Amino acid sequence: MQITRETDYAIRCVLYLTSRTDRVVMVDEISREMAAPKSFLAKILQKLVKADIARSFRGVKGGFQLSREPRDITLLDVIEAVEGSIALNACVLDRTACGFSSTCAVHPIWIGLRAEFNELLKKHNFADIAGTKPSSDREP
Amino acid sequence: MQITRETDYAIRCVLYLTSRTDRVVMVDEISREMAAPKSFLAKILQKLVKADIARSFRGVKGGFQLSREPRDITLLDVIEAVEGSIALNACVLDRTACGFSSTCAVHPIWIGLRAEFNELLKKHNFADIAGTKPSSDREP
DNA sequence: TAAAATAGGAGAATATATATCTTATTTTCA
DNA sequence: TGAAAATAAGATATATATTCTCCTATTTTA
Repeated sequence: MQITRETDYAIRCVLYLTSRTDRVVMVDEISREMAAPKSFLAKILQKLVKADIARSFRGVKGGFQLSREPRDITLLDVIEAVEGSIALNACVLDRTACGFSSTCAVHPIWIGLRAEFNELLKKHNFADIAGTKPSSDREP
Repeated sequence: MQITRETDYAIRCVLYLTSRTDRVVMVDEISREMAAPKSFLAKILQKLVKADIARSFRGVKGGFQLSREPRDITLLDVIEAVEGSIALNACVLDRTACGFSSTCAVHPIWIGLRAEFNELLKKHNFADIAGTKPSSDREP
């Protein structure tokens, strides 16, 4: 029921790139700034590239850069780039995952929840997130 | 990003008990009907008892029964009974989980999403779910 | 008091998440 | 043109969490 640490790194990574759109940034720098293991982050960045969220440049002076406007990158985009399509229950993405699904009363609920949840995630883009003031929320 | 199989069993288990509120049901029967391993299910039922979703009776003629009206048991109740408080990111439940949270622009988003998501789950109670017609949805 | 059920702890087996390492490829620039 | 600096990609190791089983204790019925 949680995003993985990989996804968390990916989000912070996109957040960092959002703050550095003026130039190309090396994995090493993101790794340092976002406290994420370099080679793991490199893998994650490859997924972001495949999802057309970032673009990469090889060789000396290489690195990464967002390939879209922060405003056009949503939380859902980044989560799906890393984890693939998301759903609360495997049967939503693959009916063969559960022999019951054709008669299961919960199945349609999962379908509906997935749609609603995806909508929630789509509402948050990285321009907005980067503009958010550091939290003054107190709980927990 | 998914509920665990344990949670899935728990939900199907409550769904089965919802259809048999007139009597006490043995683990063996639920296990058979819901295709869940018996001893695993026994553990899950203990969690449901602790959460005051089911009550148990020991000894010959023992078994389980819902301890509340199906209408008063929500999806959120069952998920939390099994998984504990849920949140998309560990930092929402435990700020020490991430050194960044006090300055992190994503943190408040997680907090908000958690609240919205919990609301979605609260909307579904087991009287409604049990009343749902078997899905005629076609995807996937 | 024997049989049938749940309670609870410990632990084994399996799967997934989290990294790391190595080699290949690309690009820059002296 | 070749050395250095960067990403790309595959293989593999390590850690953690999930899933499931087993054993013993306790409770209840007849």
